[in-house]
Amino acid sequence: MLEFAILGLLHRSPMHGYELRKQLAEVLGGMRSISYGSLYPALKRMRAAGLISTDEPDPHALLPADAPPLTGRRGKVVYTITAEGKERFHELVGQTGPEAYDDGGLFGVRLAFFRHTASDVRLRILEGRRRTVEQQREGLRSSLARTRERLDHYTLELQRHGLESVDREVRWLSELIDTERREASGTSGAAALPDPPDGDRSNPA
Amino acid sequence: MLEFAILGLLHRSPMHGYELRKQLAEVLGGMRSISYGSLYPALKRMRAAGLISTDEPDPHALLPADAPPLTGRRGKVVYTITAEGKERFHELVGQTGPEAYDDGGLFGVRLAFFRHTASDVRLRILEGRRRTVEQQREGLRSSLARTRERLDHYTLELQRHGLESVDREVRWLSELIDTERREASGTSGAAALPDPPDGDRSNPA
DNA sequence: TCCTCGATGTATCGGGACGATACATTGCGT
DNA sequence: ACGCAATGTATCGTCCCGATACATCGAGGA
Repeated sequence: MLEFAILGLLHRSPMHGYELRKQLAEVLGGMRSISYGSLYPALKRMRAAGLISTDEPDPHALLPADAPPLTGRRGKVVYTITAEGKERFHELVGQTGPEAYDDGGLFGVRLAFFRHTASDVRLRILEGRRRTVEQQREGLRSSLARTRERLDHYTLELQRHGLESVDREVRWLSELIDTERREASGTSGAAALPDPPDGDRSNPA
Repeated sequence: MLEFAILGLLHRSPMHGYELRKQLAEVLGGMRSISYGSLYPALKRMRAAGLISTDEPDPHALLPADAPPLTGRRGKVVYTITAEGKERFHELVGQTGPEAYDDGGLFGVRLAFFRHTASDVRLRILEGRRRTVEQQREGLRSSLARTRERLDHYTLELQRHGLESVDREVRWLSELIDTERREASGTSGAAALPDPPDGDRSNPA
């Protein structure tokens, strides 16, 4: 998830880790932040994988037994996406399997970078997400119906509030889907007919 | 957080790990589950700390070099809260510091076991939570106002939906607070006057 | 009768994410 | 001139999650 987000942000322009974190927090809706304890290890992994590169060749290399007053000497590091990273990003952007929408966190990131995503892929992801959330809603509904009278006031309120939130999310997704369908039929018309006979519902891995 | 939840559930009756997980998922609102990868290590920690006990003395002890056909021989384990565990639970229940409401997960658990919590403590936690979520909302609002025209359709929708969710949570909390205040003034009247001059807003650790 | 399937049940492993923390530099107000 | 807030890089310990393996048992159909 972090990998996707970082690639998406660096796709626009190179950045410091610090700036990356701020933009990340903003793009993620502000409520879900990201800590340095996740960010820097992720950057390290991605650098090792060749997806991004740094201007500073290596912050911790080549200092045999130099001047002791050189205690920290921390240099600023600018991260840049590589050609391989861009390739990886566009590969990830094309994914439409359950992993793209089952996890709410990843789904949020996908949504934040939807302008890099083809319209038919967008539609598949939105519909997948709606299916997932609808299933959550049904589980919640039946659970609530089963245990309604055994619950005290606060537990009941918690369940009720949760159910309402999920319900609102389904409606929100439905609006997004409607808009997407309208836009798609207006522009290309091939990828998204208003109502194809059924569609397969399979996930192309 | 898990510790609190486990103590709260075992407070009612002893249980298997499996049952514990189911009840946990139900009490947490259904949408946030809990995995065995967290549950069993937590149980192990709490057992080591003397907060809970098992009927099986030790699943992995005393088998010198017995019969080889005894390959797995996994026994069922029932977990029971100890006197020390109950003590710890009631100590945790009394906590009103920021840790009780800053993290949404812990707050949810606290709410689920509110019937073990005194009315004035409930009120402090609910108000603390509302303050936290209100701050989130303000951050979100200003962020949205600052970046509104730079955002594409989907990013904008994401922010809007997030803001609405937070807004609904604030209103929900306000209703809970109102109800709690009404109830409190009807029963004891000492812990929660309808509107004290200001209250201190400090957190008693 | 046997056999599979789903529920019940215990447990570990690797990978990550988080909060706290430390350290270093820059710029701005006063 | 000084200090304080923002910028900036990085690690550590702790915890949690998804996946996985293993094991038992009841009910239902071949």
